[in-house]
Amino acid sequence: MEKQDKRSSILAAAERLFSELGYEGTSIRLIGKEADANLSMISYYFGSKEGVFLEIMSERIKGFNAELIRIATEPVTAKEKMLWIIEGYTRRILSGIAFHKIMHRELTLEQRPELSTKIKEAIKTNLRVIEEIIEEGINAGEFRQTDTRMVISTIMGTISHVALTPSKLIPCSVLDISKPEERELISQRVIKHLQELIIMYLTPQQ
Amino acid sequence: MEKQDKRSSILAAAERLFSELGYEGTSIRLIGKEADANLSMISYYFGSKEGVFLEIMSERIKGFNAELIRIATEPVTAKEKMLWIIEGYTRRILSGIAFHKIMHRELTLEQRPELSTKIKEAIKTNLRVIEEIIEEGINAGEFRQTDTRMVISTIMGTISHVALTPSKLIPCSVLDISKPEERELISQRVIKHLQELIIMYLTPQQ
DNA sequence: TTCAACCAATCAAACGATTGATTAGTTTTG
DNA sequence: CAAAACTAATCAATCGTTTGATTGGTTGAA
Repeated sequence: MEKQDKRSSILAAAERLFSELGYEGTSIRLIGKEADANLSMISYYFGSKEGVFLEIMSERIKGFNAELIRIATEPVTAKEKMLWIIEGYTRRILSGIAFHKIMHRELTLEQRPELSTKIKEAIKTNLRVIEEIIEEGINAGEFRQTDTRMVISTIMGTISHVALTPSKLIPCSVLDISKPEERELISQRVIKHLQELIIMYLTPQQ
Repeated sequence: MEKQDKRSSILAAAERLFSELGYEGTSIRLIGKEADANLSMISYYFGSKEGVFLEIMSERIKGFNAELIRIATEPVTAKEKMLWIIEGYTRRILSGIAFHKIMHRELTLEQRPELSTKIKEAIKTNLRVIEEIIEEGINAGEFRQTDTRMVISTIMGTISHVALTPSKLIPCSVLDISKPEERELISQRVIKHLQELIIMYLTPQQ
């Protein structure tokens, strides 16, 4: 048995339960049960219930900004950057829906300040990066003059909406977002729609 | 003092607390305290904590579909119907953000089946209505052939994103969505952006 | 080599606090 | 007076956390 087996199984179980039941809805007893670990292991490894929560978030938040900044500094047109960002953002969120659910809930509730502050700063950075790309495109005459913040809200809102809304309801009549192979189809559909929509909106006619 | 003063103050306090703290995060003691009512008044009027929750939702869900159907049956073009829907939906959600937060959380959590089923059916009806309007526009040659579901996801997602995301982060650099007069400015901004975006996307060039 | 010391990992049990709910009784009102 | 509105006290259950003991393995000195 490899080292820290319990530690990682606690993290795995907690991430699943937090996304399914919410923070308050998930008890450390249930986490321990699902992870097949004694409940005191949670305090042992992570200090507290909130410690588990923080750990899950911190692990994931990191690479998020890195990818965006990589795209932003690439030597291509603003249009190509936007296409790239839409694809990257969609894939990232749709491949980790459980995590996105948790993050979104934490962001709208704002109950654990240490955590929501961390998330907000990460998002703020991302926002600035996309904003600069769009304004770069506007200044280069590549894009029309538009409401930049609202364009970003549309991109993020659309992806988030598909990710968070029960699949039976919204995205595709038959497809189920929880199945990996069908999720790929949904990803492609969201990416195609958003790329068309945003480019058509940002690019001047003719 | 009017009749059922406690009853309505319980409802008001509960709606606020549920939206701020979530369902599990809100205790019936806190509801009673904020409503200046004994905690047993909650069981007295609503049977249980979940009863309060159900009552809050049922009160609001009703008029939602009615407005949509009224718009759908109006004798105007599909384009005008879409403009109308965007304005109506935006105003409705942004003027009741607390309620929208609760509904959204309940929809993504899906823990109280009686409630989430009710919400899902209401949304499903709304979806069908909008879908039919868009397809009506497509068949009339008024709109391009597009991914209808994704267009709807963009409309709902954008509005929801502005409503749910902490105002310091997303919509407008200075404006705060919690202040009524500034909320009107945000509403107008969202409506203008979405109407331009959707019509430009749906309407064939030239 | 052997035995004591030490280690992180794990466990059952229990802590006090808080949860949603109920009771039995009191006040208010028509 | 009787029904409705309201209250204080209390219920069992569950919450997050802490405790003290036990395990198996590694280390260090005799």
